[in-house]
Amino acid sequence: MDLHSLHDIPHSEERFTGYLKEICETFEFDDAAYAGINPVGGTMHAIVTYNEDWQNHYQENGLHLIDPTLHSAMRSVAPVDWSRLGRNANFRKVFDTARDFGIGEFGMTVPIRGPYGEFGMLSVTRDCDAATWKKLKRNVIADIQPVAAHIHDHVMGSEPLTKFLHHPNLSRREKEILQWIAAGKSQQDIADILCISSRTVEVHLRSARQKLFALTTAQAVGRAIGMSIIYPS
Amino acid sequence: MDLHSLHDIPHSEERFTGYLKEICETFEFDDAAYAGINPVGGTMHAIVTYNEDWQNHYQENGLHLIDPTLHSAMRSVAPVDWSRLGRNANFRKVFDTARDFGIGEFGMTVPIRGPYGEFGMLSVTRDCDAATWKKLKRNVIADIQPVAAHIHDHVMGSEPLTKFLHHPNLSRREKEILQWIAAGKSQQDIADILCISSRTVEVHLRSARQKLFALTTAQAVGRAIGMSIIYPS
DNA sequence: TTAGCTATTAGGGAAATCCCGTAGTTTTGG
DNA sequence: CCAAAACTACGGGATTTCCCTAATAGCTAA
Repeated sequence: MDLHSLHDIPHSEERFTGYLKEICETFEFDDAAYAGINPVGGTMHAIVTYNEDWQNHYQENGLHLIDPTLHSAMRSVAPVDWSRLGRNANFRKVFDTARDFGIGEFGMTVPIRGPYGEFGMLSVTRDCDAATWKKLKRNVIADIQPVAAHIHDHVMGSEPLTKFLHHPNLSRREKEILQWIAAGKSQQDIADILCISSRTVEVHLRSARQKLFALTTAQAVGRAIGMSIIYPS
Repeated sequence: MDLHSLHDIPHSEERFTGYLKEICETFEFDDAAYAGINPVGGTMHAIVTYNEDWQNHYQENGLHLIDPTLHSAMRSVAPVDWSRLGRNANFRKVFDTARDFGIGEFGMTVPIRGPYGEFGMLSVTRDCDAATWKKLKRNVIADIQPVAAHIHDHVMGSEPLTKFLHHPNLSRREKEILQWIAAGKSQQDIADILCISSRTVEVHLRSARQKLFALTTAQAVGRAIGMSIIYPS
């Protein structure tokens, strides 16, 4: 996820806000926010319980570009506990202002990665002292990832395109050759490697493009990677 | 992850087996297995505590191709509880044989997805009755994902290439143009869209290829998608 | 002010890709 | 056994990509 994309994210989707509010009540958080992107459908989602003023401020000032909670989550497999982030200039810039809006600096952000490249982040926060946060964190740690996964599934599952996700039936040869293309080999290279004619390579690529509904081979590579049929290399 | 790839996975890496054994002791599992793939480095990993006979049987019979625990985990964000899988022909095929090797049909598989497209699965199993499994599952559910993430990080972090993972500094124009390439547009198309010369498009693509260390534009597309710089489209 | 980076543009031509169509052989699944 | 899919291969030629080389202008940070 490119953080620039977050600027274009649509306004909080109210139909899911209830879920986040329920989480806040259940786990005693003040606020929660979910941001998600589905590369296959090219869609983005946001759900936020924060008040309008903070939302506007955050967006207008492009705080997502420097927010260390987001940056860390993007590079992490596990949930990111804000209290473990360095209190550097960016952190201060975000959270000193947040305080004016009643938002504290204790929270956590849970990255969620799905099988088709979907990516989401669930952030939850509570304005409290360190000891309370430590206790709250321990109480919710068991549930936060399943909860995040649940929200993510719900949001992604609300997209028609995801439901339509049809796994194309590439032959083994087609996959193999497309993988070599992704590795930077030319058709002639691949022909030499596989001891076949370059015209045969061309035929397989054409077939693969058709099955992937791709106009070009580069597009086919991209789609196949997006569907985990082949891998970057 | 293409399940065919698992056939080529190297033998269990003994230097990490201790971790899995520790997990088995701590959480009272009989066996554990981790399989991971790092697309950027093109590497695969396996760590297994199962006995040699089952390992050989599993591999020789290509059971990974039909193992529903693997298939489900690949399509899931959350951990997959085996007891919730349908007892269909494939399940029976795997687990009726497993029983002969002392492996029960209660377990779970945790998918782990990293920020650079790394993917892993941690499977743990216990030969017991349903009630015991239900209790054990409840006991470990809080810790299983962090543990899986920990193992995954360790295995992936053991690769020199991962440490070298340098996020290339593509300019905005380079990203934009590469995204259009991934959308199937030709250089001339892109020039028309952006109201620039196709020779300019060509220059940006060359620069992008260089920054991504790619031999071809298709390879550059693949790598950029793998790094989430651009998206399939 | 200077250096580095980005964005823009072009010439000439070789190499590669792709289009469109065709066809034989082998393998696979019902 | 049979039909469909996969694998193999080709002709002819249009189109696109990419190589190599070169240059200017604007912006930003030191």
